[in-house]
Amino acid sequence: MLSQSIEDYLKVIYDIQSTDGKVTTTSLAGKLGIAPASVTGMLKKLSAKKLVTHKKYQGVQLTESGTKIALEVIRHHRLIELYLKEALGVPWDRVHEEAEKWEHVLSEDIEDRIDKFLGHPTSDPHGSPIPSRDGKIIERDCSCLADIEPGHKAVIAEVSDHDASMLRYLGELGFYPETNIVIDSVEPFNGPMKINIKNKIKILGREVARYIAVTDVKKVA
Amino acid sequence: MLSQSIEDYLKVIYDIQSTDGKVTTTSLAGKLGIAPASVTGMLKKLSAKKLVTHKKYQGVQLTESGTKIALEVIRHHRLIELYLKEALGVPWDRVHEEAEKWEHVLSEDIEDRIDKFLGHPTSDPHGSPIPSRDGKIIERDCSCLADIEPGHKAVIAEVSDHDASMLRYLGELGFYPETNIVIDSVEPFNGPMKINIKNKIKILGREVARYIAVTDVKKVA
DNA sequence: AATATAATTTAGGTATACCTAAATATAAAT
DNA sequence: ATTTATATTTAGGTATACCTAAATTATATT
Repeated sequence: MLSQSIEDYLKVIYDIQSTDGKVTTTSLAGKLGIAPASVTGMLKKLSAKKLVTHKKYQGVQLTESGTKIALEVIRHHRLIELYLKEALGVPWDRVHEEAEKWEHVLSEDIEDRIDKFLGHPTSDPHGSPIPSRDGKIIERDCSCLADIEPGHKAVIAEVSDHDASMLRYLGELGFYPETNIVIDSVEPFNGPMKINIKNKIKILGREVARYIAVTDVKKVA
Repeated sequence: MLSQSIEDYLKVIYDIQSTDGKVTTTSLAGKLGIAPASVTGMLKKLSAKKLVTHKKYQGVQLTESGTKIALEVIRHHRLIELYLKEALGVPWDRVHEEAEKWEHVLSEDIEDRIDKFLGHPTSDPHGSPIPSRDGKIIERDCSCLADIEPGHKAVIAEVSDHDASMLRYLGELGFYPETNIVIDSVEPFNGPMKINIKNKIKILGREVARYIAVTDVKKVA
């Protein structure tokens, strides 16, 4: 059995790896809220367990077995998030925090039961894909909402869960995954966007738009 | 925040206190699967935190605040056991093991949602009472099934969850809480009992019967 | 009451996972 | 190419929660 700490490291390494590409000691330390020196120590341990490859001063990469475990933890996390929302009505801005704890205590048996209850779902409440039991994950290629130009429509794919209050805010505005939107206008100098959701115009700051990923971007007819 | 270990100690201290009365270092060590010397160390810590009173060589007792926390952990444990059974169909011989892990990661919010989902239940799948949110627990006074004499009827109150395989066995025989039974005969020399459950005669060893508590014992008319 | 047995505590040690401060290596700026 | 700044690692230290072996206290037996 791997410790909760190790599971957390692997999860975050996977996350950074698939976002920024390179995983550095500092980026890990930042996301985990741990001192860089402590991260170095843990990377040695992960390396000794063949979960990552680590050359001094050169960052880390997940090995095959490290990836497998990372995806298991991510699967747990996202299944739990969706389960809490669907089965217990927990609002989407609180599921992440709970899942952070639950992901480490979920047995395979309960995982399967939750998966079945939810009808073998493929994405969590924020639109992030749920890896399959055998460690396959479908990463859609998305665009950043902040970069979409006026006169285009799109579908919200994913909303970052890094800030609960931002999720609450976006929920109030109706920015949920799978929602159709039209970008009406975009103000210059990193200014706000006018976005049409269900025939209502919403004003969204560009900073916030950075945390929303969209797909199916097309010019409006 | 208290550690998982501390929560486990308090829970087990409560359990022994309400069963055997006196809580000794050895009894704790036994139930927790920890060396007695280690228990001594932890008891010092619990004492420093005013969760127990501990005089050297004299065992421990929960303080008021220790009792409060113990009951919270027990409430978590038992709510989760029942939830796993009701919501996810987990068989009663497996819920204990899962709850041992989950009880430490349950937030007040989720606790309340589960409690509501279950309709504010008062006992878990094994018949143990669930403490209320404000720390009240109704301990019924039960008799041990092994001590009931022939010609008496009774109602199963509680079945010990200490051994999963025993629970599975008792489940197959139909020994669930709230079930009406009649003791038809009892063999001498610690011999087996003939018990009538739903008009079927079951033979139950006296050793196993020690782990079943009953209420409403009455002479059969 | 003295002795043997059992329970408990003390002493010293381990693994995990973190910390700060200092040293060293890499990358960026001049 | 040298200096400066940043990133990373090493060194030494802390808290938690466990361990074994030895010492001590309490309890039971004779």
